[in-house]
Amino acid sequence: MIKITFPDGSQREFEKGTTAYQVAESISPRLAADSLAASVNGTTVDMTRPIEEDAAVKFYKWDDAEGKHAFWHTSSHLLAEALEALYPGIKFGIGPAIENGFYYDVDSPVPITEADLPTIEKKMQELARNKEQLVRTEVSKADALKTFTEKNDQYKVELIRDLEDGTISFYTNGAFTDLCRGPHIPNTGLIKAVKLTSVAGAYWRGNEKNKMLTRVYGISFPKKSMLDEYLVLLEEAKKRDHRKLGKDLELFMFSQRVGQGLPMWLPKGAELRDRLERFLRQIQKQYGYLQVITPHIGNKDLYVTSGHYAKYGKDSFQPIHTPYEGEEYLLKPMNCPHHCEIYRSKPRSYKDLPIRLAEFGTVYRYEQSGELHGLTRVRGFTQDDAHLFVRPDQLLEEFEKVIDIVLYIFRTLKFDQYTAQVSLRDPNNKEKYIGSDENWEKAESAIIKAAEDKGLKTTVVTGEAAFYGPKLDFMVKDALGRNWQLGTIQVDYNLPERFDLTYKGADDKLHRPIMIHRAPFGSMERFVAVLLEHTAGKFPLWLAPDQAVVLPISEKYNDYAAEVVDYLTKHDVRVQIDDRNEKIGRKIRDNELKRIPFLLIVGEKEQNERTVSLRVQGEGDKGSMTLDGFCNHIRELVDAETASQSRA
RNA sequence: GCCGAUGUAGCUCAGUUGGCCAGAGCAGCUGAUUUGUAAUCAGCUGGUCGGGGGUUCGAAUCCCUCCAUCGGCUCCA
Repeated sequence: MIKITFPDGSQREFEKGTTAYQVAESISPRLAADSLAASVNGTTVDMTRPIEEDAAVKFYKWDDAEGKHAFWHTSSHLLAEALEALYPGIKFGIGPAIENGFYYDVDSPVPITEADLPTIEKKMQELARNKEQLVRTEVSKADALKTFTEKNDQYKVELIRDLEDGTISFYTNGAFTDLCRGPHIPNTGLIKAVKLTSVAGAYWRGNEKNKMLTRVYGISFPKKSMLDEYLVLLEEAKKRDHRKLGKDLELFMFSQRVGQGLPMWLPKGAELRDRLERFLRQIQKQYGYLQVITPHIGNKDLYVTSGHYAKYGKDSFQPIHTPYEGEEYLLKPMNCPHHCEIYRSKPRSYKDLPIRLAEFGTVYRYEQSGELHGLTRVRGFTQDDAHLFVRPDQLLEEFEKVIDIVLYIFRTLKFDQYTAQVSLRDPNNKEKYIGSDENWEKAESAIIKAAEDKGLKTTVVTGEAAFYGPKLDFMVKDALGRNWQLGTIQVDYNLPERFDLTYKGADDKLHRPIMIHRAPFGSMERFVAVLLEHTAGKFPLWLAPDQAVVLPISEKYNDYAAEVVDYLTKHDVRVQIDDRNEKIGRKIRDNELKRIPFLLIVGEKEQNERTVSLRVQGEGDKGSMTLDGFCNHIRELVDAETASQSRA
């Protein structure tokens, strides 16, 4: 007999070799049916694996990440089975579960295109209906190699060569056998809905020197209705795509003639961006930041000094062809070296520190053409950058203050769900990083403590630090539950060293300041993109390029409408007029679609009473209001939206 | 950069197998209408069919090449 311990601490005895499925069944058939995988002593295994010793057991269902993972992993095997049936001679790379579904990399004798996906889907559904068991067999390395050499599947052979003998297992579903560690769900019949979403090229083992395989992406669910919900979500995401909204709302554009990856901000977008910049500038002023402005180009020597040139190579910089007497100039890919020079411009005392230099600095980076994407990956963008030069004893406090600014921004813009990632160096690989152990330890503990003090939900990842120092990155969840990486705060010991930055201490000796790089938005472009997708273009009132539009019922009331516009403009309301010769229904429709928060309808009644009839975007008619009443209303709403400013 | 797909009017899209001056809706312009809470009616304007080259009596349609966009891969200071 073996003793099984459950998550609630209770224990029961079972016969040795009992499977997790049987254990679940003994509790309730429902639990057994819903469980997709199990945790046995901390290892995730198949429900059908016999348990051979005393164990702590936990069951994973669809709602657990591990459950989904097993489900999608099995789905990828089902996909492979279907592909092998449809494309004889096809060779398989890897087929894992991913965050949202699964994929399989294949080397197919005939090309697979999007048009083939429905056929493959159908085949998968057909196979799933057979409720094929996922059968695990453990094999020796020699046998494994033999199997796949005979099958002529060179990718699997390559994978097996790297594996240790005694750890190798196969899984078989139907006619398909795959090299796989597992775990899997008990049978393919649980997969009730499958959708293959796309095909794409992917290098074998992620190395661009290798052959490019075809990657088939898909997602699957235990219920048909869940797939439908997912498809609705995809539709919604498509509607919120910032590239589409940016065009529809006339916020920004690209021009082939200007160049790819070089966004241009249209009047309404520029206004929005300007409002965001003013908002940040204001809070930074409260926190003692000093605004600076530096040029868009820099002498090559600047980047040689900073070390960026050596590290990233000349191909990563965008040169400009100005032969200023043989000197070489480069478009700036970051603002830090310029700011270091500003720091150096005069001797600094320990009493001067911290010095916080801020700039909305436009930088240019050579991004590969295939990598460009809307406003989120571009070749020219503006960072909401700042560099803090601090004494070691100020590091923690300054770091915490930067976190305050980031959280203040999230609060004001209603990013209610966010997490932070602490990136530390890999302690086994210290030579990859520069700076003394002492400094690293100080900086890492400062970041961890600051995050703790601020009550952040953090994950700690070792080995992800920049070579010059540890960092803290913020991820926000948008209204559709998608994660976006925004702000970043980084500690840097490298640049102060390279630029020989110093300050005179109380001891009359020269000391080295520490630098903090930070950009709460990340970049204006990326932030606006995320904000667009988060809000679906319905910006908060304080940010909306147009807050209201006046709609005269007919041309007879255009004069009164113009008066209203005049009055509201004088009272700081951003308001437009729609005096087209159209019926009121048409004007309402068009302006609703432009996502203008307030529609002010004026006709005979309003003109006589000196009022407006208020209609709220997405909500409908709210009745009439005096002009002052509306001004107060809008002011109250804006105050409420920005109330967190006073709390910051 | 690599694999695959796409590129027709300001926008969204038709135009299957090469064949009469390349179409529609919306937008724009002109006129009529003077409108009360999500599309009034009529007329008109607008296109080197992404660029270049080729095949052909004839190319938006077939071929080559370049560019851009989209989905991925790789990369991301």
